[in-house]
Amino acid sequence: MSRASDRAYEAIRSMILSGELPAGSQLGEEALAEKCGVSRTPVREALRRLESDLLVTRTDTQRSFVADWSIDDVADAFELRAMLEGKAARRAAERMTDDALDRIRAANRQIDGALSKPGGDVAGFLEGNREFHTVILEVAGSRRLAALLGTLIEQPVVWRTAHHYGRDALRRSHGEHEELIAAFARRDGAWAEAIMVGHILRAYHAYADAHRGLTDTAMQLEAAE
Amino acid sequence: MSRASDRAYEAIRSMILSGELPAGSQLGEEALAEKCGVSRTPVREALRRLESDLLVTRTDTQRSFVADWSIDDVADAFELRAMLEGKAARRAAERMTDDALDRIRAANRQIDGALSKPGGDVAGFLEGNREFHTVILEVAGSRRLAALLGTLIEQPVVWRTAHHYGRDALRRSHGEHEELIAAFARRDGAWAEAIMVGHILRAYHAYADAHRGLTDTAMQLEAAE
DNA sequence: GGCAAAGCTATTGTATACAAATGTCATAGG
DNA sequence: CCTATGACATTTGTATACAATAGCTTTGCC
Repeated sequence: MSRASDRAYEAIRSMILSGELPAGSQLGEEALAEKCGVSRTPVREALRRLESDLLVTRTDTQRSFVADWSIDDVADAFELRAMLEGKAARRAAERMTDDALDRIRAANRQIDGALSKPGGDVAGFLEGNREFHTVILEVAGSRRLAALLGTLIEQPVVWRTAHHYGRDALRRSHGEHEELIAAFARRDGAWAEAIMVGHILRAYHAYADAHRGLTDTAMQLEAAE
Repeated sequence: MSRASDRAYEAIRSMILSGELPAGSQLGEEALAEKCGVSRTPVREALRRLESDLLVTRTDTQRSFVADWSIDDVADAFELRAMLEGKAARRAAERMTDDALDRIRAANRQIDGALSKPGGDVAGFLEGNREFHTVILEVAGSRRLAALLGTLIEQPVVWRTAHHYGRDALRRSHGEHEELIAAFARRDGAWAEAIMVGHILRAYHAYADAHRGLTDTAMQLEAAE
């Protein structure tokens, strides 16, 4: 992670996710290189990675821009993610070990702990959540499935979803995890898949509702001018 | 395609697919650069692309090797491909236009033509086959689905499958395409998905059978020494 | 005034040099 | 004989210079 190309990747990525670089902005290699304090070479590498993450698009003439995520794109991403994570959950249930089950339980305990804190520890929730899904993917034992999901899980929308969640929605998420654990403990692949698909799609609708709200607000603001 | 990095990508890729660079070979950037007649810079870029194609793996110390495809990896890839292409077929059926349907029919006519030639025009078959699946992916209208499948369809095993196919297997493939067309014409997503999944999985078993045959032969040769 | 072509600017692509990191081998010590 | 350590070779990472190309502006012609 201390390599210059990794730092450039993280820096550019966080600039996109934070909105500092809004959708549609052109990403000049030289400008980014200066911002990140590295030369163009690692920046180029970072841009290619971001492109394969679909956070960056390139025109036919090789110019890079921050990708524009329409609501349809988001729906598309969640739909695929539901399918792939559902598949991963099924495989994981069929191959579950006692050891991995313990790690999954520990991850969900961490989530519970984060939710019980006074302020509501969103970072702790996200970390536990990531561990939870990571272990499942590991147990599923498909390098390719992991690779495909890797391009879907860390996208801007997914990242922001937890911040749209209210506390009760996070609680419900924790409850669904408990159900998943029950399915894993019984090695019931079909059950695990069903719960996981529902889990992801509920997250999608939470995002879509919040997004609709934001859009409406923006429209009201425009109308008020 | 005339850019040096594209030439390097194609060159290295074909060296891997042809077996000139066997699985496990180390891929030194300098050596590849000389072979391809370009500098290390475009070779590095090509290697990253091949890595995301899973044709190349990198150790924790950043050294590149030709990826080793075990039979389990192959099964894994086909299983995922069946799921994703099945999904694509379902979406395509639900959104099918008359225009696209004509293109799909034309592609299958080309396949038919290739099969009717005396020698058995494998290249023509592959081209028609690619067009067939490409149009479906296009009509499915999911950039992300297309991106995910892109990393699965051009892999060594898939590429070689058609060469393992006998003439009758290719005929059967053509027949399944006809069934798919029928499902598309009726906009029946569930039917299209079912046929597509079967289509891909049959291709897998054709490959696996041929592979088993090859392995047995190799084992016999070893035993004969 | 509109359009086209030419030249200028901005941006990306490639090569090369050097720095950093990794792997290898030989040698010395236990 | 095995292991550890050091020097040396190999390989990858980064910076920079230069080349090629796309985009823009200006100017001249119709």
